[in-house]
Amino acid sequence: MLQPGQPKFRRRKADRPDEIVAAALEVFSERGFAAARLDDIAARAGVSKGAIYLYFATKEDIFRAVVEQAVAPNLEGLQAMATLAPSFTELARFFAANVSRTLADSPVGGVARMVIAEAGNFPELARIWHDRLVAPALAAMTAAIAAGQARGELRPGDPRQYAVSMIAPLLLGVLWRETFVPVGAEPFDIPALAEQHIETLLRGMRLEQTA
Amino acid sequence: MLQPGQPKFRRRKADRPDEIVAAALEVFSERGFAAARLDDIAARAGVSKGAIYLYFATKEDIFRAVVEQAVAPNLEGLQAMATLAPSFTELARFFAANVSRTLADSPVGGVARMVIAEAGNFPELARIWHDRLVAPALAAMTAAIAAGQARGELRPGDPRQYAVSMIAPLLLGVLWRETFVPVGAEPFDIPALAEQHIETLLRGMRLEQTA
Amino acid sequence: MLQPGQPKFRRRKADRPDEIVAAALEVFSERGFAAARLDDIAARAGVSKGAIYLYFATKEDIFRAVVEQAVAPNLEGLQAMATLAPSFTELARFFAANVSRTLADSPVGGVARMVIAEAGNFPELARIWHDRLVAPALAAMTAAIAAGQARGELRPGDPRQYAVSMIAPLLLGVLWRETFVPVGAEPFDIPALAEQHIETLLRGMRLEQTA
Amino acid sequence: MLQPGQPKFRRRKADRPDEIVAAALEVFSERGFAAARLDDIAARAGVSKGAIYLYFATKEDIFRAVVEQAVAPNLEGLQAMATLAPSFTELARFFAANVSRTLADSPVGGVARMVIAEAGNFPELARIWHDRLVAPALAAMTAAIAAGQARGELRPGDPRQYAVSMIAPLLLGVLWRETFVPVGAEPFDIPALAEQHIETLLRGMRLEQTA
DNA sequence: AATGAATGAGATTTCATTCAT
DNA sequence: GATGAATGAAATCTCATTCAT
Repeated sequence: MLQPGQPKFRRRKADRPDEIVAAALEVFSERGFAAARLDDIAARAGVSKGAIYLYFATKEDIFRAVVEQAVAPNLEGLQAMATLAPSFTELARFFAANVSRTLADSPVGGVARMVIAEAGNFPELARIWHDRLVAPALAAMTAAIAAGQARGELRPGDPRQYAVSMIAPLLLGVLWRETFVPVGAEPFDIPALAEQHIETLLRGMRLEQTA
Repeated sequence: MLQPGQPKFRRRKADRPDEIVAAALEVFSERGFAAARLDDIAARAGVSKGAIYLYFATKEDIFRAVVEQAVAPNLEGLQAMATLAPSFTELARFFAANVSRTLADSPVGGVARMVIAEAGNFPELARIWHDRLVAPALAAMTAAIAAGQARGELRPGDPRQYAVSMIAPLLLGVLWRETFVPVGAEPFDIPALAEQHIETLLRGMRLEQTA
Repeated sequence: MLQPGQPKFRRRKADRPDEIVAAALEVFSERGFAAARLDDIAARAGVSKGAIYLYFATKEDIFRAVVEQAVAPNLEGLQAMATLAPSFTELARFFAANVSRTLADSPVGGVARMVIAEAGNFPELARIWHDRLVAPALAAMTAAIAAGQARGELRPGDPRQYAVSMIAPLLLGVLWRETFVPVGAEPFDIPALAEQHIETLLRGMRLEQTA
Repeated sequence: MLQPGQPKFRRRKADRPDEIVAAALEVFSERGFAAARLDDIAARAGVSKGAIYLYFATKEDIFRAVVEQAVAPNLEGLQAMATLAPSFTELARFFAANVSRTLADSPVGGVARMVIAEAGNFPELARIWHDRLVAPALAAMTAAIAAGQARGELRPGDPRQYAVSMIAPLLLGVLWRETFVPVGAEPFDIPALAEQHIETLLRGMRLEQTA
């Protein structure tokens, strides 16, 4: 399709939607849905405002694409975690090491903030995030905990609540970074936080003290 | 609601600002700042749109009042917690029981969601929340943990990270209620979650296993 | 009517309309009709906004009262000028001395500016000013000039145009004061301007050079 | 006016600002700044209200553009007058003939009325008019008169006041047309008025009676 | 396919006027 | 009579969306 005489740097049409979504992620992330302006998204994507409408029917559609697109990459880590599971201890340590790194580096924190912010206006997006990412992750963790309990590795107790206990500090770390660090708050070292948290929690969850 | 014979005006200067702030809390909480319409706030407060401008100069001012007003009542619980502190174990259990109840019942969760959502557009509000509520709470908890470590009650480790470990599930519970429960997610029993979490964490944090 | 026990400084009801008109003159004069706020007029008159509506039905009515009220006092000087008239030279000098002083000291300049400004929106006020003040004044001056011509005192020429020649610098002086002096322009000494102007014009209008 | 088959949009970026300023001149001229409605300006310019904001940030900006734009064309006549100046008599006659015609035909009268009307609300515009148009014109005339006096052509006296004597009837004629003619007043033939006025004044200003 | 000028519905804000007190 | 809180009809301004080019 690409003519030989064409400039090398001409962007391919196929890339446009992704570029727009990437630009939109930035702008939505900074301003929120309603305060984000199509002009800004267009400018940041390096296209005209009209061009956006060649790929997306409405501003809401762009938002949907941004949120949905942030779901996919995180599912893989989830799968990985679910398959491997010799002991809960190992799973928890894998979680602390790998998930915390992913969270710290990916834009998922910004998207999570957007989902939280716009849940009232876009319930279907909250539902997508819940059904496709959050609930499965929580369910996988819950199942692993229940298995650990059945196996006699872990103390009794509500496994879903244990799952929340494990995950929550990571969420807090990410939201902290998005919300308070920009106004001068001391940031958290998310991987370090995750490691200390998980080790402490493991001590509290396991039946025998065999660290 | 309005009886036919009722007067068109009511004169209630003293009550109006609070009524407007209460109505605004609801609407901002549901829609976010930008998507909230003055019409809705006015209607929910039972006043005309113009009346709002007798008490607040701009929409932003209303938002500020809502967010700032939600800081104050939570400070008291904080003070209570800081004064009593015979052992960290007791403090943690008091925290699990009382703070979780407050969070579960007050609108602070909705406001927290707004602060997270609008931190980019209203950094000064994020700063107020951080400086007046979140940072002091975190600092108080951190200090109590450090004291417990000095006393030989608690294991070594970064006390600020321990504080996050303690608080995070409460935040998650509140955001979960605001974000995912409305779209059908299973809610959490926040007090129960808090209790199990704190007991587990205490087991992992204390040096001797004297529950 | 006045009870002995009442405070001495209680303003009499009869004065209220005049006080309102006086305050309105100031505010209209500074801002123009549309930009003047009833709140400001009320505050400057020392009454409540509602009280204004006890005396005037609408904002326009206040404006009308202001403009009409400024017509009356100037009519007297006009009468005086018309009755005395031994020679045009004397009339012109009387005019230069007295009218210029009146113009310089009274608020008529501000009202003139308002009439000019709002003629499009209040044609009936322009008509009132024209019919009751400006046209009679111009007609009186025109008649005096025509008489001077008939008497052989003055050169031939359109007497109405001569009348404009005489009056115009006074108007310019007043508008200059209202318009440009507040932004830093050098003011004019209106009486001095009037005197030099009238003397020069007289030299040009009279048939014999008998100053 | 709009033919049914015509396209809804026209793309005329280059022409739009001038069309809008021209329409705004009419509307501001008729109603004054505050009473002019953006709707009217848009309708008269044949564009939508929104289109105005592609070219001007606020209503005040449109007003500024109107007022400033009316300064430029008049400066040329001023230059012409200043350069030629063999004798004051000739300059005065040139002034009477040419300036009066310009004033009578251009919209400068309406703009002058606006400047007078809104000086209180837009002091910077009054300043622009003063500094860029009125003061230079007055200074040029004053200088020419002083030169005539130095040359022995003209009588002594304050040359700035003489300048006002010369100019004032033109201003009055223009304001008369804008203010009182619409409500039925007899108009003035401005060029004729100017001619008679200048000739009379010249007779009174010159030292020797060599008409 | 791409542009960006233009639209128009809708939002915030103002303020003359009303009316319970 | 007097007050000033409250109303509600505008007015300005914004911006997602359209469409001639």
